[in-house]
Amino acid sequence: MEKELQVLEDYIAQNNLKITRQRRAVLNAFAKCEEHVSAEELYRIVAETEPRIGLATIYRTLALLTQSGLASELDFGDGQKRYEHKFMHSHHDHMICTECGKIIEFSHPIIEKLQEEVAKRNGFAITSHKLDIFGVCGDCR
Amino acid sequence: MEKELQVLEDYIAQNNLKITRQRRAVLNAFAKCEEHVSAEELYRIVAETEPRIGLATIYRTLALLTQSGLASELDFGDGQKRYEHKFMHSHHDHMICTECGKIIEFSHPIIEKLQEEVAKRNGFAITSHKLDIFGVCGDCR
DNA sequence: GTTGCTGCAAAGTGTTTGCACCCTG
DNA sequence: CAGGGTGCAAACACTTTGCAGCAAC
Repeated sequence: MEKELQVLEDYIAQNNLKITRQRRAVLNAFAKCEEHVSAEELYRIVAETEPRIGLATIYRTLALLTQSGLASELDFGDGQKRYEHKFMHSHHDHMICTECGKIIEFSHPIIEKLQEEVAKRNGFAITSHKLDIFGVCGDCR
Repeated sequence: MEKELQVLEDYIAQNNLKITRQRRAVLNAFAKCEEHVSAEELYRIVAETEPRIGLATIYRTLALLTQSGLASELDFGDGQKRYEHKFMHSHHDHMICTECGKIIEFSHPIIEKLQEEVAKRNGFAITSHKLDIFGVCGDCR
């Protein structure tokens, strides 16, 4: 968390931006909150300590976090974006339970390697990828 | 295309629904149009031969096609759903060029198998999955 | 004291829905 | 001729933006 604040402050310093109470509050909430938050969820959390904050500020700050490399956007196709920690949280993919919404993270180096192979075979340079598996988790079966 | 109309008519017959000029027009356009159409795109195509059609009808018919198993919904995270042929078009994944928007389809049985493995290891029963690779295609490099 | 930031409300975007009329079966 | 289908417009859900006042540097 100290490191994250540092990353954000560096980014802010390098771009002639300002550190504000609200930005700190959002970062704080984001840092300690569960993975895969939506803007709305984060808004409710931040509002507990910062009741006058507007939803727009959450969106703007999340954009900032994404640009600074602290967060990454996720889209599980349910009509709203979600955000997860990127800082010190290495790449992984997701298994989403369609019953209870639980999300299991996993990573599989061999799958990644095979993707690289397919891409190369097609003259395609990968910048990112996402693999989402939908199904029913152990608890819901 | 004849077969697709048949599938749709069967589905319609089994569900007390009706075949209309508009539905035929949408299916027609969908059948001959390129992969990964958005509702808006399909609307413009259908409107050429059926100028009085409403966008809502496109959405409703696409839902129908999805339910009947002729189409499947895609979401590349750009804020709009896309649809592709499902009938006689086996499963595959997508490589999306972020420069020109081109989409390369591929399928990789070993990747699929590995996914099954990870799922099983987590007590997770897969119903579907999607793997999207983003990057730059050969033409754009 | 500049210049960027905030809250608010309004505008946007893609999609869905309510309703009166129309058409298929 | 009954019940589903259509077009239209309004409603929706999520996100972005314009603006006047506010606060960081």
